[in-house]
Amino acid sequence: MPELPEVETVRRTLEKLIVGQKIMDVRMRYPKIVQTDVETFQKTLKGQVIHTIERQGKHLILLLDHDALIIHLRMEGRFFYHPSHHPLTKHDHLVFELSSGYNLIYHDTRKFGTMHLYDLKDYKNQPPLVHVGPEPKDIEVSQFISHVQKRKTEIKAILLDQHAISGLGNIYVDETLFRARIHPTRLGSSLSDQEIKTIVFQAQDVLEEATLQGGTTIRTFEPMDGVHGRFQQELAVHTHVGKPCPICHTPIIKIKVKGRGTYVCPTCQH
DNA sequence: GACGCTGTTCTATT
DNA sequence: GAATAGAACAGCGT
Repeated sequence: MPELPEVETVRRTLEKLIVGQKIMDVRMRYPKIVQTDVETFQKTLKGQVIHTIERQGKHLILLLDHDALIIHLRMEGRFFYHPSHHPLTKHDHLVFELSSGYNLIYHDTRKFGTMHLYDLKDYKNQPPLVHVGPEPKDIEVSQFISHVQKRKTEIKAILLDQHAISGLGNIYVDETLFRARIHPTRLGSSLSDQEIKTIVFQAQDVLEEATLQGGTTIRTFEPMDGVHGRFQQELAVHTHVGKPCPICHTPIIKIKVKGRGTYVCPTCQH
């Protein structure tokens, strides 16, 4: 659910709240979120100051004195920022006690989120970041064209794969392909240079617009406590089954592509 | 109560 | 290697 625009919204919110603060302690109620040795994680974080918050694709990166904390929210991960006496709830899994007296709480209903901790010197060369490709705005288009044309799998699957292009998830792939008028089941090898260029351009556009709107709030996701995305008002096809296509008014249909719910206009997309 | 579906990524298998 | 299926997990609707 959190794709690039949602993660960027979280990044901006966190930046205002926690940059400059020291991590006094870390409490782990569900340690499996942490992919690094649990004791090392706790010891290493304690006492470090949070200097900068970056983002790469859908990953958040907290840059500390000596280390980088890489966070992936997966589907339902989110942060709360509460005074230390605020009671914890069922799915509050990690608590970062900060120097302001507030706690940064990692909350994740489905426990799919991950955190990795690496030395500042080499976090970019380690999983999970080592395999994350450039975002649509930074992509080398000619390289991307040859990558796509080599692959005999659906374009939707290629766009969801974070290796060659990063930041897109189920929502924004559907919106990108609708704007590009390309059917999600088209094989990479069947697409022309121009069609792939259009896809990249539309992806840049849709991500930029969505980021400006604070992301998309559907199902249970909200970027942070009390912060709601507004982009769901702009969705053309995603979740719009049965509603008229904004271009031709044909009802939007829902199909399955590689097991993923996929929304298309059967008239506009070829 | 059982089952399918939800979205993202990693791992194992072909 | 490329493509695919399955697993990690909780909750909601049927």
